Amino acid sequence: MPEEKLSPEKQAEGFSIAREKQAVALMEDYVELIAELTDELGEARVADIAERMGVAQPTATKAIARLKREGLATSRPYRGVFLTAEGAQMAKFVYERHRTLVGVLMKIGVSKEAAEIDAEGIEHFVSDETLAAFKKFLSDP
Amino acid sequence: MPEEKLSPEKQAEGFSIAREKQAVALMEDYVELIAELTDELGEARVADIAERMGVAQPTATKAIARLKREGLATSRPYRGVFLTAEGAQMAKFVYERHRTLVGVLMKIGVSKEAAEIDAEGIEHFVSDETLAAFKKFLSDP
DNA sequence: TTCTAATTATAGCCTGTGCTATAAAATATA
DNA sequence: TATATTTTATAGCACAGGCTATAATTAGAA
Repeated sequence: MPEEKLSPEKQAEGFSIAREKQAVALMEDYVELIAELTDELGEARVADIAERMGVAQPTATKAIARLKREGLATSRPYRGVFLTAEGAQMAKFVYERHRTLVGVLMKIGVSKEAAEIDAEGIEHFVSDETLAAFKKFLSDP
Repeated sequence: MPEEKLSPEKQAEGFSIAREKQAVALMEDYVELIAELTDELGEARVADIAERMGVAQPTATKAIARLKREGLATSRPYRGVFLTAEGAQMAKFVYERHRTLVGVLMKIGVSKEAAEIDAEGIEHFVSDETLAAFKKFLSDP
């Protein structure tokens, strides 16, 4: 079964897009996690962020510095981390996309646990078009 | 609709797994591309690899050096690049996973073009369990 | 209040993946 | 064969994201 190939340009574009998305993926994860912790515990502390991300504390601190640089979060030294309006909006979007993706995977027959883990990696590469198709697929009988 | 959360440990594990997979993702892309070029053109040249990956030529050279270090490819200076048995096996697996994923996306209603582009980013994060579910979903009426 | 424990920040390192500029080798052409 | 062109390699830089070790600050206990 011969597959039609994409043009070299389209192919390179695909790789480029994937690389760009990789760059924002971590920021999305942190933002979502900060929203989650704020929700659960009332505040997002660096130590908790590091623990849930599975990284060392300085790694989390550095990531938070980047979030601040990019206007997604604020914080004062030795105090908790807070999302800006922009960060909160991103968190909401990311959360919903995550739930949608997990829903799709489970509907296809993937276990909840595997769906959650896979979604963590996959979600950042889902385009608007694909996300729309996922939502439609989920709402179908 | 309250969602059951994963434990902090499971959550951290998910992120860790995603990070690990990210590390092999690029290697998979290069290996698959080398197989593709060998198939189409009879050999895989650095210049073509760089063009199709959408990166500068030294970037491709460096990636190839890493493939060699990891036993996935071989090459002699100023000559083409060849996959080892291990590399060829990886290429086959990656190619089939890619086709499966594109098939699933299209079956769900995503256009071929978007499916190809999204798959480029998504495919590296599909676990064995999810891949099996995808195959089953594809073979269903 | 003072001292100890927990938390956060900082310094400095490594690796990976990009890049540009330039050198070296192979190929093609005069 | 000699020279020009193309291709590949190398050098060196930047940035992101890991890490450990250590300093600084805050919070809790004596």
